[in-house]
Amino acid sequence: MSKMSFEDHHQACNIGLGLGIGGGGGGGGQVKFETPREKPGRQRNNKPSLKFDYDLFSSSPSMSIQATSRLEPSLTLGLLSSDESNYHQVNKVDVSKAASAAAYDQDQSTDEGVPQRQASSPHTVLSSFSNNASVKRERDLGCSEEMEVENKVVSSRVISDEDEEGSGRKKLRLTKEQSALLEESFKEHSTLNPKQKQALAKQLNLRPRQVEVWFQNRRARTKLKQTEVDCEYLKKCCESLTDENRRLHKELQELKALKLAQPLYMQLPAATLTMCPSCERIGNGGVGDIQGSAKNAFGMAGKPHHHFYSSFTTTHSSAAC
DNA sequence: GACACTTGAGCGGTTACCTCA
DNA sequence: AGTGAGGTAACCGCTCAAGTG
Repeated sequence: MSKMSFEDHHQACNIGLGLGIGGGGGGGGQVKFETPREKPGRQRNNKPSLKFDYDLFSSSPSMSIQATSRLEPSLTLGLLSSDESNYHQVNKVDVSKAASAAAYDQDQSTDEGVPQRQASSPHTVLSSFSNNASVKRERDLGCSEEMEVENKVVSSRVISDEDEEGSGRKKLRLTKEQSALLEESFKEHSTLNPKQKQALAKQLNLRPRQVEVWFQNRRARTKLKQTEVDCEYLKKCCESLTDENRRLHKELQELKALKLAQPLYMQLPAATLTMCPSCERIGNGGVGDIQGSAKNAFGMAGKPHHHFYSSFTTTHSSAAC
């Protein structure tokens, strides 16, 4: 993730902060769909851009931040390759896994549009496991057959994962090569369509579910980091504006005090006044100009030092301008 | 060995779409 | 043809726990 400098942020601070919110329905983010509709009815609708309007500072100076999605992952959905449908068989009679497999089986049937259930499998017993969690759980656990085939040739990573069935689950650690490839892929697109997922999984000798989980985690952690960066930046913005606000308040107080002191000022001998060399108002216009200058000074919140104020407080009029 | 951090994975919730009665 | 319910898929956030330095 690229870090913006404070200056860069400042440029963007007027204020188009992207919080990098992306994603689908669940988390409240937004997903942009860009792929051809390979499978009608599976893609999700474009939703309107999610915008956050922050009114960070209720007191002046106020600041409204409209954050539009900087991170707009695209979700592309397509037909599953036939490979994935091979995950439906469950060879081991492990209740949770079988249940999961059953769910996964349903999953695949749906995806392929062709029923592929194995009536004799333990799934039938557990067919009531139809809730999302079960379905999901099983996409990762119930795909032993293909993996077993693959494992004959492949990475020990997957093998070790499968080996854990029965005993406690051992955590998979991706190899550097696998991580690198996933990273590379993530840079290209932060979401995968089923085909991409399948291809990547095959290339990495991982299960599609593992690739999917990796991408999910990656998106979440990217978003988290971006949020941290944005928070840090907003904090700096806030501090900066608070300082500015404090400074302006102080200046205002001083100007008010001066305004109260104006009668006294008016009694001062002209010799004590100084003239602004750039506009020469006092010199040319006399008292009237002085008043005009004073009025100008008090009227301009942004440039309070001009003419009157500065010349009153210092004998070096040139420094005032 | 204790500890903090990283990271793969599980779970529950949300949303959109599809099918069917 | 329109509609609501149920199912499914994909995503997210939160969380846990194994692995690592």
